[in-house]
Amino acid sequence: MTKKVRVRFAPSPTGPLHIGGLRTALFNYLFAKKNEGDFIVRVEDTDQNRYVNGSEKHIMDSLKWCGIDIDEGPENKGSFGPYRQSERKGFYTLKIQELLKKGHAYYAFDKKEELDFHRKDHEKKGKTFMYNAHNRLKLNNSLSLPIEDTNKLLNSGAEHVVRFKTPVEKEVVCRDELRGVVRVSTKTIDDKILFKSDGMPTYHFANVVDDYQMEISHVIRGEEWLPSLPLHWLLYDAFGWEVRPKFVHLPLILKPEGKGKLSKRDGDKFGFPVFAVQWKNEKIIKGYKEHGFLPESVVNFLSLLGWNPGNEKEMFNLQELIERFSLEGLNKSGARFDPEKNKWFNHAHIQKADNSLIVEKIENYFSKDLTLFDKEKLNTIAELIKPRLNTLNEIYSCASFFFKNPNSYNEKHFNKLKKANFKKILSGLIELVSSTENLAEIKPSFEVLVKKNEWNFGKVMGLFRLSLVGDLSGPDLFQIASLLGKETCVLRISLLNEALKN
RNA sequence: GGCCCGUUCGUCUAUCGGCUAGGACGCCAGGUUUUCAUCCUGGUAAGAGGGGUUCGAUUCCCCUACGGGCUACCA
Repeated sequence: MTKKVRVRFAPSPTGPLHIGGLRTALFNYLFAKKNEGDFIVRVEDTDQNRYVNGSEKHIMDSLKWCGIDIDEGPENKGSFGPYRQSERKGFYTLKIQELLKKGHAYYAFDKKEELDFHRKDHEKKGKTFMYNAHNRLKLNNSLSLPIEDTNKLLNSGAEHVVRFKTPVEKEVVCRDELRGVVRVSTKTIDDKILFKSDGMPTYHFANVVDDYQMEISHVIRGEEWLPSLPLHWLLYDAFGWEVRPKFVHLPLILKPEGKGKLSKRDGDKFGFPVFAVQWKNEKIIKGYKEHGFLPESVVNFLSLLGWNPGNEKEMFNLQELIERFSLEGLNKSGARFDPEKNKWFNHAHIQKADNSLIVEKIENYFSKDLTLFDKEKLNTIAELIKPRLNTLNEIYSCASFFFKNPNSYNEKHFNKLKKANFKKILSGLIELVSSTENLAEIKPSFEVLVKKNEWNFGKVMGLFRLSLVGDLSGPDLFQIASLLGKETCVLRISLLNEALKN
């Protein structure tokens, strides 16, 4: 029998969740659901200095918006809780004692300034200072001090940390499921702090202890953790735990242009969202939701950043992604975030979405101006503007002329048409519209009118369109006219006539 | 600087030693349309460089270059 798949998403509540983290959560979720396993959220709030209020909520809201359901987490109780590390201090204290007793960890009393001095001093000489086997006996810790001194310091409440006693000159052979075996000499690993002086564990320690206790089967996390994999591997050894989770380090999401990985600040800078939902702090930063993206398009786009289904299909909803997902399809190299393709995915998903989604938005935007429109007409409008939408937010500008008379005319076209024989054409149009019973079938008589007067078809259409829409773009003009109705059309043509006179 | 990871069109990617290197976004051209957009058709464009291994390397190995990550009492 194989062990049940249990994966965890372990965000640190130090700010909003950006798409890098969201994508990590998504892959964990897809993997869990594909394998009928559990998706766990564990909040890694061990850094009290960087803790940001509202961050945990933003993380949860973001996951929820994307449709990522949590099996176990702070608000979804499971039998491995608590799911906030700040509430798990008891476990860590117990476990660090175990390591201390086994001789795999030791107390260190060095002041931060002293270590900084060593680091700077080494740097000056072109060397790198490491708190490791080579140096630890020269420093201030329970390995270098006599036992009585250590006890005295401890009893007097002297500030201290607990460090990992990295094995001397050993090759750590660890394994990443994507990259295979990774070999690192312990000579390059320093004695990492496991317990901070404020009594909280560091990431490395809490993470390993929790993953073990929560029976995590696969650790799927960002590539930035790959360098600390050997340390985590060694920690399992130190505890004598033979079963470790499988480790998968996801390639990073890179900035659209320039260097480095995508960061939380990039959203503002480039004019595209990097959060699922808006983040409210001193100022409000909009997310995909507020920019008018569909969650399924964001999920779809994100899923294809660093993963592929193995065929040429690109459009997926969450359920299809779950069915398709596999670790085999994961990529090893970083993926650059492309806002253009992101937009295209949203356009494509809007085309697949139900019209009611658009109708609902229209009803919200134009609630005061809806009197002339029934459900059927609204549905037609939705149908007409749908292909033009890249985001839901564009619904307003795409649909507004159905409900409001143009308050301005496109200047360029307006000036051009001013030179045309507009007076005659416009009065002809008014006459035609007024005398037509069914505007939807006005086209033939329209063509007759143009031919009879030897007008330029395009120019007449331009005037007609400018009067109804205010611009020379938009859906089929006769359909617009038909939806607006005789009265509104006549009114708008007259309005343009007035405007052109001045 | 040290350590680790990576490298196919501008971008996301397919290829598990047989390649005329495929798809998507973008861009360009044509078509449909009363306009713009959509849509359709076509085009553009790539295996970093150098060594091996092999009948044959984009694919396997090594070196170099480049890119990325880590190098905190942050995660």
